[in-house]
Amino acid sequence: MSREQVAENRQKILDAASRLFRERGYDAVTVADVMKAAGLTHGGFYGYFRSKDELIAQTLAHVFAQGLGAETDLARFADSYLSRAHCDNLAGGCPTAALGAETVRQSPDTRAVMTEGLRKHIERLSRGQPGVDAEEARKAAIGSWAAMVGAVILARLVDDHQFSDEVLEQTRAWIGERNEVRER
Amino acid sequence: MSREQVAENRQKILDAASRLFRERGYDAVTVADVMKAAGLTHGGFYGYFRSKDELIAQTLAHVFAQGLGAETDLARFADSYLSRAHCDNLAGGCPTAALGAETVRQSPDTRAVMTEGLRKHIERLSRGQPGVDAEEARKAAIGSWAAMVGAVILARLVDDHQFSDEVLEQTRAWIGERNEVRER
DNA sequence: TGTACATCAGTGAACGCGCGTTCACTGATGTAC
DNA sequence: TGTACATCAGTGAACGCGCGTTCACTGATGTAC
Repeated sequence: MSREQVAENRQKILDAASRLFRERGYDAVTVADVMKAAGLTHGGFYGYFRSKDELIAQTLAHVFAQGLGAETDLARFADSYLSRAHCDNLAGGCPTAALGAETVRQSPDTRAVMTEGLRKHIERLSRGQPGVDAEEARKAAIGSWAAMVGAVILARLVDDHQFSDEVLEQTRAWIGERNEVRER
Repeated sequence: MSREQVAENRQKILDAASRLFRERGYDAVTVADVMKAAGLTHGGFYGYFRSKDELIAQTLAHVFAQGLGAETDLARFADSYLSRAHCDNLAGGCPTAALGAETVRQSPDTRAVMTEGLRKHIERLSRGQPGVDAEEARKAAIGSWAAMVGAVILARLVDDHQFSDEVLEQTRAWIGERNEVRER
């Protein structure tokens, strides 16, 4: 059991946790579920983390560190974010859409990680708008991002596929037109 | 113990549940918590509901039946929705912002109630835009609503008050300007 | 009007179960001689 | 090169606890005579 294998197992635990938490929420996932998905037994968990709370915070940090893909252009990012593929991919999709609402009730550490993730993301989206002044770009980044997160949450909870598609498509169109206005 | 008192206790249970679920989420609230908040003991619960799942579905229906206030004008609704007061009022605020993301993982009945609530709400917001044609109004209703829900979720999870205010204010401005464009 | 009984909303002890966490142990590896 | 020992990641039984749910019981009310 080398040092590298330990580090590798740690990554396996974080990968498994990041998928399970996004898919089922923090409360519905047990420590044993995570360890089993990582190919280990539950007893070993506390050799890696002090508590389930710590796992939650570190898992979020792990997901944010990986990033949501390399797309930086706001318009193109919105198109892929508001796709059916992303909407259907709860476990592998955006952690904010999957877990943001539950994060209000989590530990200060967890909220701090999410806040930092959001801050970085807004900054990146602000830069992803060629030829727009900084103040306007930040407003558009925040407004567009709020609409994206909200739309994916709504499209996911809806039990009618057609209505779900409409929410995604209309929001995509609405954001696109909103941000095009400046360019005319 | 008259028939009216039973109906009254039922309302008390639903009122208590609606606040607790919004505040803590579905999983973290126990049947005993709800009954205690309603002034009863946990054993009596199953005289009112078949299961916790049924309580969840009926509580959501109860909240949607009460409505989110009488405001029908989209612009004014957005202003009050994106206020600090609403953001700070988790337990008494919008059920979609508080519970929407968790609802994907709930029973078919619960999702159906939320879907119906969303449908009605979109229709109401579509009508709340004087002098805009129907297709355009629906698009603005969906896009604006997605942005509102997303913004309140983001503003709530952020642990920095200033950043939280910025999210609310910028989203308010962004939605307002977006929808004003048509009127020029 | 007064008494006996049926009804049934609400009580609280108890159930099986699964959770987060602990801990004595195992067994493969690295080190010392 | 071979043997004895220390290390420590991982195991799985066990812990206390609180959950959703059940159930025998209570006691206030409405009805029958």
